[in-house]
Amino acid sequence: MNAEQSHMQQNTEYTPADSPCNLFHLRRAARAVSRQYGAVMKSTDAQAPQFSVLFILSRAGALSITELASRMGMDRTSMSRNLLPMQAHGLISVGAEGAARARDVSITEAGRAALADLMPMWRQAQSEFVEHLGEADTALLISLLERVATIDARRQ
Amino acid sequence: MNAEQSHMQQNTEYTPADSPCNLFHLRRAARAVSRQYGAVMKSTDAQAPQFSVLFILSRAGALSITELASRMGMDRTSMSRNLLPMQAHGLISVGAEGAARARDVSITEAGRAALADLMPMWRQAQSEFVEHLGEADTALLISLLERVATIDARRQ
DNA sequence: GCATTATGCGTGTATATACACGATGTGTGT
DNA sequence: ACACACATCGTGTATATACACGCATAATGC
Repeated sequence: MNAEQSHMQQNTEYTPADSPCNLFHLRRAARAVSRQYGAVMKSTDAQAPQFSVLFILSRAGALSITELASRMGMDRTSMSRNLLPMQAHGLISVGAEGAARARDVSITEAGRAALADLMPMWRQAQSEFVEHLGEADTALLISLLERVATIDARRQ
Repeated sequence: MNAEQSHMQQNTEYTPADSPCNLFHLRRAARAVSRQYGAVMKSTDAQAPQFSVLFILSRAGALSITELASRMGMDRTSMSRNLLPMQAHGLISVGAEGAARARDVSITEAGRAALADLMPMWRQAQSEFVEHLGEADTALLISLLERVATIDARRQ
């Protein structure tokens, strides 16, 4: 089950990191694309989840923290923590506990403005991605990732 | 470019999060699979990157921090930080600066033992993943992710 | 009415990730 | 020898992510 580990390797001429681990490939790709989007959308403080939160809230209106976390396939407590800097920056408002101890999260005017500023950069990042992978393969990848995301349907 | 946001939504009966953002899908899937692998491999403290580091070091021998980060498609400073808990737990040893200020990272005996303990759990997690997505689609996904990871080839 | 269950949240703790900036060591050209 | 480029690393700061645990409120059963 091996054959080439014995005598030497030295040539650091691009190791394609042939890891057999599916998680490794997922996380590595997520890191790479996070850097790519971050480089394009670097005007604001944060990038990845904050954009999605603003985007979702701008369309859905007020949501509870749990519902927001569920829509993003994220642990509830992670979402809670992610909302803190956004709240500090005035992008969202987290109401006091309302019915059933639920705290409604909603986008502020500043949040809408920030989202409007981010949109062109986001489109640029999206374009770069599609140029890199191709339209058909991008669609294929997304459909696979949607199925992958349901592997954790039990939790959350 | 919209049609269904006006009057109400209420039914929280599983929103498939039809985000148009490629990064969103990548990160969401990575989160879900991270949780899945983490649930299976929860015996040790950390999961995702530590396993990969141990796996790579066990096959490649000693590597510099920069080389290790490059093989994992990760920022060098992130790798530095990730190595700290592993070093504290005795899984790896980070030698003092050698030639050209490079610090050699190598796996310890305890690290090899931890890796050996992790392997069966990792195989279990891999099996669950392949069962969920299917063998053909798993291979297809991985090949796509390998191409995606090169979007950031300039940096690192 | 009261115990039980279900739902929604926060905190403590730990790891993961990256950028900006600076420090140090190594070689190379003149 | 010296200046300058280059490679390697660490730190400060900020965000992202999850699990274990506990608390409070709402709904339900008797």
